[in-house]
Amino acid sequence: MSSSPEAAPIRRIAHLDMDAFYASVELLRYPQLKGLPVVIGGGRRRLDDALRERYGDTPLDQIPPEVFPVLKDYVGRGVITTATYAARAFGVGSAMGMMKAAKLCPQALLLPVDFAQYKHYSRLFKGIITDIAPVMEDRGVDEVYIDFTHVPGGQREGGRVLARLLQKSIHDATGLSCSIGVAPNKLIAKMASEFNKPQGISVIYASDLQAKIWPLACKKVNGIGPKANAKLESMGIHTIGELAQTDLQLLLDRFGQRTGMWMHNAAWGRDDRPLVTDSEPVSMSRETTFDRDLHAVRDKAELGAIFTDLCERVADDLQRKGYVGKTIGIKLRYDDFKIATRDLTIDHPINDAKAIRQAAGQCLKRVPLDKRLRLLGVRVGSLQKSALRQSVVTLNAINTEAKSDLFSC
DNA sequence: TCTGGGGTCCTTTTCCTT
DNA sequence: TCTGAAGGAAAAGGACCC
Repeated sequence: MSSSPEAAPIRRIAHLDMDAFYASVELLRYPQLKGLPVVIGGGRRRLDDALRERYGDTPLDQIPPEVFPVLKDYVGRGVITTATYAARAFGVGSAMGMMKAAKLCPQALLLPVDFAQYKHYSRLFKGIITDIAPVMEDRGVDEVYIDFTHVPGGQREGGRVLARLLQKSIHDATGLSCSIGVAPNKLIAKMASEFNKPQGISVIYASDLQAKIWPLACKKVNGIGPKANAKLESMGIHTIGELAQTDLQLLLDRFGQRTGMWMHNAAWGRDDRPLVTDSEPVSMSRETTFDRDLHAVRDKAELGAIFTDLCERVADDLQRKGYVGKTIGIKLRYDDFKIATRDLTIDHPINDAKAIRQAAGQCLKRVPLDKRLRLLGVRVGSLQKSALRQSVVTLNAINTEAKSDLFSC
């Protein structure tokens, strides 16, 4: 046996977050908009098509900014998905209603969301990461966790060297920038990646907890949202440090066994969750907010058409991705923003639009329809991979003889 | 002219069975 | 037969995230 074994590598987990991802991807396509206030959101029509109609074969990057649609001309109920830093300077930000944003910055250019494009760049940068560091957890279109622990060079300077390599490789290949936090676990890495945005790298060690994490607001913890934060504040707990010093029993009493214990551990920087490198979807859904609130009786035909369309779109998603599910559910949002959901578990998993429509129709019968509706959604859960045989199971699977529902014409 | 869409996970309630 | 306890599954709601 060797008398001087190598020190065991310490766990180093990185969180990588693309900087203003959607906006940056749009600026690759329309570089002439750089530095201008731009918001992304709403709109169902491809902007390229609209611009081509007017400008024919002119390359997209040469179309003058003044012909792009602007926020003050927007009509509808959408929200801002994201905004460039120039637009944020006017107070415009994600999840803000378009109308409010238009008041703050009427001249902001408005680009529709183009998911296909973002997914393309998402695959691109993730491929670059896994070529270098193969253990990666996908956390959505613009975010990943990466295990640096056993990657060559992953321990150097606590992970900073590898983080720099990833940043440079991604930028060279895509022109996009990202921020990376490296820490002993996912919880701290996630917080660290926000420290120096954009293009930041933050390396945190367990010994940095009190100096760098405890001064932060509780809501910086991934998992403490507006509700939990408000409750903590009402208890006089504002920072993660204060949370750490709070009597555990008090947290258990106020938040329940599980959440209380989780909060306590989070405040002490404890998180041993492994990276999840492959996962299956649990549910798929489609929902839509109407241009105007609809009434179950007066607007029955319109609602029926929307309902059918949602079922067809979910069915299409399931079939394309190869899944069937046996819990069929609906979601309604009333004009007062109250939400109601109903679901129904059937004997055999399905992915057929008609069968989904029928099961969802049964759910619809159990929900009050006296108020006007703002949103309607259809969900299929308890998913499993579809075998060919399962995918053709249709109406027979549903244990009901009902042939119509409230939205049927 | 406030407040999208697509998810996951957790807690509580309800219903059914033993 | 009635009552209650206990436990599991399904349903409903809610919080949170990107």
